[in-house]
Amino acid sequence: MAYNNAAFAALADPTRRAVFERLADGPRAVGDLAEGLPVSRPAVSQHLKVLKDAGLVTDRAEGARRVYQIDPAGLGAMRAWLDRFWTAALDAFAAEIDRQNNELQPKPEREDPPK
Amino acid sequence: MAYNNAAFAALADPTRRAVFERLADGPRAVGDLAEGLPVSRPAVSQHLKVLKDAGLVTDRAEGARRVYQIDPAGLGAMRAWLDRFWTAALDAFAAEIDRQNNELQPKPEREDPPK
DNA sequence: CTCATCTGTTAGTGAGAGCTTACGGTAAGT
DNA sequence: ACTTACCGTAAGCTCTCACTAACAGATGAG
Repeated sequence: MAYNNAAFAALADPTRRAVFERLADGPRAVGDLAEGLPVSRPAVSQHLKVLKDAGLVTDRAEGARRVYQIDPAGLGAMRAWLDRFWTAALDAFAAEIDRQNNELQPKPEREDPPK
Repeated sequence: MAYNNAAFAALADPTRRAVFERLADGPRAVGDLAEGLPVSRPAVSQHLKVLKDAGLVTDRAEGARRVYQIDPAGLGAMRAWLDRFWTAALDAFAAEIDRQNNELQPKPEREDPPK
């Protein structure tokens, strides 16, 4: 349950979001990712470590280079959490609308007379 | 596009996540939320401000108290972004699998590597 | 009007995150 | 074996963020 924290924290940083979005097009190496980003290559490497610890990407050695790739499992877990939360929030929202409607309808109850 | 940044950054903090999850059950006041959380009431108030600026919650004055409530729109926008990103990542993932198969088995047209 | 309750805001502090530079290690090419 | 290319990690610095304490505003009850 708490592993979502790492995923959200990982995607919170704009630079890390940029790295992650670049990986959406396909697997890429570290230097390739750093090229075009306003940060140095070691910074990208650190960001990739965070993304990897969060379960959002996987890395594989391809010769001297190291290719990173999005892990659909981690992204799927995040999506599942958001979906579950989404339905709960919608239910609570609908219930609140009903509650307000019942409250606005003047019943034989004396608690909150409208000004 | 960049407003997602605020949403992700807002949900990155564990305390803010706790506040947000408590609001999933229904609208609540500030003091009610602070009760049971390991932080002071002003801290909760600040977190609610961040969540409000991120478009994740809405506030309404109810007498002297201030009731906060989850904004389905903000949560929906976040979900939409994640869904769009989800499909793109899946497509790239499948394409990568195909590419690897073709690379490992260049000569035969069979896409059935028994390995 | 006065007092109590509830809340938002500000100032200040301490911890943590992100960046760069420098270094060490591994793989391919000459 | 030497050189080049690519990458991860450690040290150091800066700066943002989350928290508490104290203050200011608004509402309801008496």
